[in-house]
Amino acid sequence: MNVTATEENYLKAIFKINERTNKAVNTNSIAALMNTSPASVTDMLKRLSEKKVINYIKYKGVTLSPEGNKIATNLIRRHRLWEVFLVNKLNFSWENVHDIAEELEHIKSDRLINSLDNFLGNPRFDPHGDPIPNAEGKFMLRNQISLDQLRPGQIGTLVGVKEHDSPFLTYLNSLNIELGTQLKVISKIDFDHSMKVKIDTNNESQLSQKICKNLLVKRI
Amino acid sequence: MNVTATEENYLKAIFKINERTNKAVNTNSIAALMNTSPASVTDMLKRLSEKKVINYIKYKGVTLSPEGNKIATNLIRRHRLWEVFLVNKLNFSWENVHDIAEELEHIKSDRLINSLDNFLGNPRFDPHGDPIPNAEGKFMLRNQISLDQLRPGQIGTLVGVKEHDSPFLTYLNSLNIELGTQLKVISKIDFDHSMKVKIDTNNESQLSQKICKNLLVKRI
DNA sequence: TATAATTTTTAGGTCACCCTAAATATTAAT
DNA sequence: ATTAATATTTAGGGTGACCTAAAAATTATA
Repeated sequence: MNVTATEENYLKAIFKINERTNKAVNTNSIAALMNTSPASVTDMLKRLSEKKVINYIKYKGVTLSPEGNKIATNLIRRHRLWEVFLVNKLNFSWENVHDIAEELEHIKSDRLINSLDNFLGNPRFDPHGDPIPNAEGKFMLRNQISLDQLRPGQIGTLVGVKEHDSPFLTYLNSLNIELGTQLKVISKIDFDHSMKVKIDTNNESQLSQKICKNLLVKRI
Repeated sequence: MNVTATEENYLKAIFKINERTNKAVNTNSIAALMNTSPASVTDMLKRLSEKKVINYIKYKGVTLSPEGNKIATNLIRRHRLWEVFLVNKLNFSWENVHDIAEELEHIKSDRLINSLDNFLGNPRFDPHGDPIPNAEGKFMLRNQISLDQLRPGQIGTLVGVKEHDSPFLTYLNSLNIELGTQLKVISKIDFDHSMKVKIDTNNESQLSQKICKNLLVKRI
């Protein structure tokens, strides 16, 4: 099925919201995520429905059809591979790659993307730790928990971040926290649920609950 | 000035036609090059004129304004750098890069393109031998002549091709002719202006005048 | 120089993608 | 179970980028 770049973006939005909520995606949430009006979303849902890439019931929300799911995962694959390219080959920092990848992802050439994948050494995760689906759309799973679930004394290595917000990532840079960084919980403050955390073998920092909830770690 | 991808393509077309003819570009030639109708071209010329990226006088043809020229050369720079990337890094062959570069060229990030340029080692020419303008839009010139201007006994190295047509490039592949290949004119046939040419130190081939006119060589 | 041929523009329409305002359906609350 | 609040859709409109057909301007030719 031939979809435009805009349509692809809608499919991606539906995929991402569904990933979080695991239920039929409603109009307003798409509008909010895409910074557009609910009326425009309805408009688009009709078009996507006619192309059979979504299952749409008026007033009842929307899910991706198998075909729509394929388009969305492919788009995510392309996005994340380009992010790897930007960081690993062009020396971009992880907080600066999103917008450019958002444009690059729409170039539709299987040959291009498979060559790129190969050139990058078939990476499994992007610079934010998000899994890169393979050419068949399969995501690699990983047992990860957010840092705030660790108890004092426990140690995790950073394998991902939930939020991809540039200021958040820049803040992590300033704390010397990056993928692979070891985080040891020293203590928890009951009052605000913040944590004192040892970062690698160096300094200790006080991290707010919000920060901790956005740091995905693998327990070691 | 902010221009859309489509507008950029029109500016590029105007640039390329003007490069060949050195005079005001007429509506029909743009329509022909872009596979669109003359009416659509007129439509677009009005828009481009309002954005002050072209000098447009009704019925009299069009030229690029300094600003339009900058946009066009920048687009060409991006196109050619991506072609180098595709060939040198992703192992594409020179006949397969055009269409993908045509999409990649519209990603507008100076940071991206300058990093790419650097990553590629600041190449001066693309895989077809076309010069890559620098960030200021300056093209590197080179004294080159078409193969058909050589006389028997003279030798040239291939530095470019005029035509970028995929079948033409594939034909050159089959003759083992690529950039850098040494071509020695053995003899000329007056009747059809074809030439017998020694390719590197190997075989000799009979090349039609049309082929010879499309091979750009540097005399040695 | 008048007419024919060609080029270009105008007129009027379509489609994708967006908008706001108003109407309708669903869900929550009294 | 009504009513109030919220979510969603419809109605009507705008813009960019295209189209065809017809009109007008330019250029070529007799």
